[in-house]
Amino acid sequence: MPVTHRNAPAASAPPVAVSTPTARSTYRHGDLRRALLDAGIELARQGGPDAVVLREATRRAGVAPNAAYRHFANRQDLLAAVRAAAVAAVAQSMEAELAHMPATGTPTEQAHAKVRAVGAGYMRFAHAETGLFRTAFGGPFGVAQNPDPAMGGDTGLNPFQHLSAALDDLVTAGALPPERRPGAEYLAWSTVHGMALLSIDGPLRGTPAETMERLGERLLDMVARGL
Amino acid sequence: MPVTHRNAPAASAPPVAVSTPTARSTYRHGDLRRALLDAGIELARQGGPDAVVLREATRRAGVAPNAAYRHFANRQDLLAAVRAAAVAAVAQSMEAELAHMPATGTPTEQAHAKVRAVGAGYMRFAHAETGLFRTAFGGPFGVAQNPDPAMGGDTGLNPFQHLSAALDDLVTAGALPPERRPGAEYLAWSTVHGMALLSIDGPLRGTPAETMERLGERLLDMVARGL
DNA sequence: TGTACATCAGTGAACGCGCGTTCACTGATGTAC
DNA sequence: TGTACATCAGTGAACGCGCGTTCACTGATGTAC
Repeated sequence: MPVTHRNAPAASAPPVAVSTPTARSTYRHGDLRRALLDAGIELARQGGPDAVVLREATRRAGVAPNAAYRHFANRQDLLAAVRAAAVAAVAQSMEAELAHMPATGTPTEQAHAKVRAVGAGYMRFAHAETGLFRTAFGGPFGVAQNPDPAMGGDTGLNPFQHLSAALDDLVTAGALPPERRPGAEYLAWSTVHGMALLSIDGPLRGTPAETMERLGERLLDMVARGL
Repeated sequence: MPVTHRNAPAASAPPVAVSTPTARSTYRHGDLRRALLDAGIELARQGGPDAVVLREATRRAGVAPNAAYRHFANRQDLLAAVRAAAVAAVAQSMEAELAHMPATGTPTEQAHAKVRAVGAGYMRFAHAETGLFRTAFGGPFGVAQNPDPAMGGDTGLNPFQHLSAALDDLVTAGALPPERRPGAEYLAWSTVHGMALLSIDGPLRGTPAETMERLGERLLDMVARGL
């Protein structure tokens, strides 16, 4: 996502009487692309992907509706950028869990802890940031084969890559037979993805965070045992 | 879903020259509610819940847009009826699997087979009837506490009740410790729900049915082992 | 058996809504000379 | 250092779209007498 930051000086006072009704002091916006993207992310946070509406984003940026077309080809293009940001946020949530992992224990314990951290990061994010999660993974989405850096967290890995790495560790530690490794991502992901969605849209909606926490623990126990 | 079937005779020819442009021969429709519901189900089948559009349903029924308001309070009301039908269809898919279960084996084997049949019915339906599945379980949905008969299959049980019954059998057969029974629905459901959605919306989209079949088997193995 | 009448299912026209998108434009900015 | 100019980010107005929904209506149907 190469954004050309312009950083126009906001100090320059307009030479003539201000006739525009916007709060902006400069004619140019400065970084409208960023502003539209931020507005889009906020809309997604509150209402999911369908709430990412071009006109509303421009309204929030204090700009005419068609100004968006200088920075995004169309609504889909804006939504794609918002989605990339949401996926990156999921990756960051995983990384936050990984950072709190105890550094002690056998390699097997470490590997299991890593898988659990990845799963917990996924589910916690879904429960805490419903709208963004639905934007990232609630509708049609794929897995970037050529990893899109925009979807990575601070480590540059996207959520799928974090999961893959954790499962690889499980094999290395001898806790998962290599012949069962292929496709294991989809088994683990299914499990955690299902609970995430059930806690958003389904019968688990409105379940308090601590109850979800315990249920998530049990789910991850089940995966560890069953893989 | 108490529908008053009217079954108006279609034979009666109009006494005066036909002035209406519709293909209908009678002024009254006969069973417009059913026709709108069927149209809604077809729309859902093809495009999911968002495709259930009042005006389109009336168009397909050959009727003025506002005629729908004689039978449904509003769009939401129609959608709710379509959703109930979709949930019932999921239940029927489970029942089809249950019907093909081998009747041999120990009680434990039987109980495991039952859980697997329920899960397989869920996932097969999701893969085969994407639009209907998304209508039933792809958006906000709850579990009817007072079971809504409209959501049941031929046995009257809804999908959740089928799952619960299967897990109860597991306990009875001694294959699941009673203390782990509470909440087990949500663990099992999450797993299967996640794979269903991944195969519709996610990275598993477009995966051929037989590959999904094998992946589903592995998933159900994992659940059986992990529960 | 025939007739008057109440019911109410469907009609026809219209509404306001907010959306995405296109058009021709304007005027601030940075650059070449 | 000053000036002319090309660039292109944002403006203002407008479009067509299809939607859900409301209004006053009409006329086929079944029923009471």
